[in-house]
Amino acid sequence: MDIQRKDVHNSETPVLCQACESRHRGVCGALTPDQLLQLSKHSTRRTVEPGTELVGESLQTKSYSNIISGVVKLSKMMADGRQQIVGLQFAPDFLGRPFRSENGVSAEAATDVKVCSFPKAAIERMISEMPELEHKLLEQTLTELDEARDWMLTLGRKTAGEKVASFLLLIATHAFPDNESDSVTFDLPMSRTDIADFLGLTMETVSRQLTKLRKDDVIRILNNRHVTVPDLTRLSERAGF
Amino acid sequence: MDIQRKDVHNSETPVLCQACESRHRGVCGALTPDQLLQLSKHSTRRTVEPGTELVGESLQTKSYSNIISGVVKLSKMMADGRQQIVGLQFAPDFLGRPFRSENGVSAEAATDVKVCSFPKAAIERMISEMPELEHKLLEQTLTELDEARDWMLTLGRKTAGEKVASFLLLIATHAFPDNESDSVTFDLPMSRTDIADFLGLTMETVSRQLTKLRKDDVIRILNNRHVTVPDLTRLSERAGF
DNA sequence: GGATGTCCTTGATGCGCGTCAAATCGGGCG
DNA sequence: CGCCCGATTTGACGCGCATCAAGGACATCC
Repeated sequence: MDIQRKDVHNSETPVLCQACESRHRGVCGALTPDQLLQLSKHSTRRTVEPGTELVGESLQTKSYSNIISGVVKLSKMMADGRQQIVGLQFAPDFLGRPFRSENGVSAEAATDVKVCSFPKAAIERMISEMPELEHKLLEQTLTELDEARDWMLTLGRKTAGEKVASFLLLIATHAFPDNESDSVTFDLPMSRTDIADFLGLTMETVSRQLTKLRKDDVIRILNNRHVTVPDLTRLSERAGF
Repeated sequence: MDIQRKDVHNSETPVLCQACESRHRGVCGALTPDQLLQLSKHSTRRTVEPGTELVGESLQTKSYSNIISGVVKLSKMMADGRQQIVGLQFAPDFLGRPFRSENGVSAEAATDVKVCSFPKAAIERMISEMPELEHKLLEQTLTELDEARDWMLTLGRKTAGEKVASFLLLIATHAFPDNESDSVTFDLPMSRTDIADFLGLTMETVSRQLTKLRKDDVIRILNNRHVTVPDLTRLSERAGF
């Protein structure tokens, strides 16, 4: 099927976008079908493997993306190699720093990641023409700022045990945003080293704290990555809430 | 002089706004003289003392503000009293969280602070009518997000000595944004306890690290608050750059 | 099946920073 | 000036997490 067959009508949602979450909760929700179609002509979808650099030297200087699935980690590094992950992004987040080419943050796929990328110029033109799009961006940026500040509290004031519990809670809630029940199961999107870099700890400390949570039956772990939380409330208490 | 004497012309900058930095570098720069005048009718200026709560229960639920002078600290607290300062705001920053009443951050004057406050409804109406205003807000929010992420690296990965040096560097650069020379003098806008809460340390550790910097002649301190940095480059090295 | 490599866990030891306590400074006020 | 009181400094000590090192667990490849 020709994905642009709707072109003649010029008023329906492009096929590629129909199943995309960005159209509902993400920035594309600000666009009319016409605009979506316009943008989709310049957009490219692709799936990348864990470890792929999404922002840094190559791609991101020229384009922005929406995350369709997977987890992206944003990190900063010091001259001597010390590293800090400063944020995780999930679908349907917008990826890229508008109005500035460089801000010292690099983005890397943590899991398999599916992205939909657009040329920088196309987005920036649409932003200036579509206040609603800029509004969506502001909303997302404000949410990211809130999350960054929450994490600053975690980094600055929590113990190692609370930090690890906070991380698990973060993943649990983002994996199933509207989970009502008390119990969840999910796969950790990253390695112990990455978790340590997110929490400002060492890999060894993360491992020890996970073991402790497991021994206290706050979590169960299968194959290093597969985690079950039988009682979110108990995990929450361990996180310092 | 009647501060609204320009009303009849309806096209000139209100007197109150003429000397205000928000009109140049802040969000008010997005407004026309007419709009400024409109807004200034509902705005109130006041000066508050250190320790005054600017966001929390009282004021901020109903209004937003621009900082005209002084320093505001944003902080979060855990149930058991542990505290983390998650940001400092300087003139001409916009104060308040648009589109959400609550985000768990409280704002308090660190120094004497002069603010210009507007009713929430007035701003939100202008935002929806003035894309340029929303654009300014997005720019500021993105800058704050960049700064928050920088600080996450500091909190998560730097040593106590590097943290204290980073803090001094932050104040030095914000006190004199376009300082060309290598040496600066300024007053610390907050107590040792506040600095500790910003750095994720204790008061005692902050004090010891300041003493060490003083003994190494990286800084000079007079009367606890007055600091001279003879060589910003050397301070920068101490901060981990 | 053994070799190799990556990721993770566990153990032993040490240091940086927190905790607790006391001394000193500095500013306001009679 | 002399007193007082909060802020800061300094000291002694202990603990939490980093560091260093060894040992599993599991996958891939020959």
